[in-house]
Amino acid sequence: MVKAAVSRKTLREQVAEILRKKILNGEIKPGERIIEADVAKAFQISRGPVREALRQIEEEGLVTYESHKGCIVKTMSYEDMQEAYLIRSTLETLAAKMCSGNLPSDLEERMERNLEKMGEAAEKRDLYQIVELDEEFHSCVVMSSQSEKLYKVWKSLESGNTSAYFTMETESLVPFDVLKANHQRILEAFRTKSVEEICREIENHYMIVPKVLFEEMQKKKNL
Amino acid sequence: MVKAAVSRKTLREQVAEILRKKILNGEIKPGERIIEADVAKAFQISRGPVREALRQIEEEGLVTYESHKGCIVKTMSYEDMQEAYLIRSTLETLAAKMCSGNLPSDLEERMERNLEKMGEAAEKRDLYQIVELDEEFHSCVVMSSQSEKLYKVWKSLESGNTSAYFTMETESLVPFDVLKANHQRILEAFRTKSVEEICREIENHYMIVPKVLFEEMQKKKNL
DNA sequence: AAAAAGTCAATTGTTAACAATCTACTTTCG
DNA sequence: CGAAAGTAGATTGTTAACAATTGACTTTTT
Repeated sequence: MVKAAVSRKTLREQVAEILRKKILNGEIKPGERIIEADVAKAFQISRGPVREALRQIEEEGLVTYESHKGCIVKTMSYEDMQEAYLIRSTLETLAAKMCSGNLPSDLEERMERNLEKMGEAAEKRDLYQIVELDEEFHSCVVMSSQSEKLYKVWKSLESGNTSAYFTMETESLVPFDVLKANHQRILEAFRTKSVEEICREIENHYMIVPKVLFEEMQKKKNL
Repeated sequence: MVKAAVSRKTLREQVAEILRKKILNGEIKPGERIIEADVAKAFQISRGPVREALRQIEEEGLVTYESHKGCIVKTMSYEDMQEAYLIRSTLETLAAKMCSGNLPSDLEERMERNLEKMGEAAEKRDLYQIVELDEEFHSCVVMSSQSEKLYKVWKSLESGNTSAYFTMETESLVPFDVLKANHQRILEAFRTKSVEEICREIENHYMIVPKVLFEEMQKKKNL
């Protein structure tokens, strides 16, 4: 059979990538079931690669398999999010310490551009983009450490459905302005302040975001 | 075909478990190649489950796949180990903070017994057991947080071949007495001291171990 | 009518064959 | 003799069929 000349990646990788995106994106909702055969049919491939892809994103923490029962997208509670944020906060402050507050210039530029894009996305109310930009910004913070390991660990937590929680469980809009202002303060701290100051900003950020989000949830409930 | 009546677990799980053990154990050495067909033949099963198992322990960080090339056991440098230890140290101190230094009594008992066993294993010079006990002790520290997420993150790093490094790369004996004495200090801190004191003990531990290990390596080289 | 047992469809778990790709070796050509 | 090109074997990537397990539905039994 003739294969598309473009695909350098293996089917497993492609499927994993797409499914991951769909879950983080919210197209496939938490609690929803994913059936191997259906996915295989949709992509016009066999079940093998689909199975492997699902198994991979299971390890990443996005879905769970129960033996002989199948595969469902993980749900995440408010408490789960707080827990994840506490760990992320710790890892990101560790990154700041590891680089002694010296942000590589390429990362600084990326963060700068990121903030601009965040402004644009906020105007358009493009929720998906916001989530992506948020992830990019924080990944820059982590990568300041230059540690592959730290990045991998951090990332494994990120996939733990934090973004999906934003977009799905609450369906409430992320308070863009708070987000952007916080990020700005973090970048500024990296530029001009001490390591301790940077850490304080990061910790502060991860205290405020869930709090604001909680308020949003309450507001929504009282409608 | 008639299957062994014992196995409640899926083949993938069984194979993953065995291979993981063999790698951490040192039976399969870092840098060594693992060929799906060989493993399948050895277990008298087809390549499918073997493949899935390998893919899983790849995600865990024990091996790497290169597309169409195959699967090799990850190697770890001294610097890698230091990096891993720094992160582990941070995560374990976070655990101590999360439980405010209040160690659940079942964990305290496990740690107590762990120390006893460590003494026995040290006498027998049972390297493999030492590695296992070391892992158990630290997992108790992490679990004091009662956080599934934290445990999972920590564990993902643990599998990153730290133990294998102990047993394989250096092939030098872990300084048992230092290890046990350190663990004892940590447990003691949990029992009687403040959170800050516990954190200090943990951090201290993760400073000393690589240092001592480095000295062992030097000694070995100069033989 | 309620509980137990049995059937059936759906879905995951496993297998074995086939296709694509890589590595190393051999051959060819300058 | 050395470099480029081709070839063969080994190994991973993919497929499609088959087996085992589960859960819901139906039937039987009391």
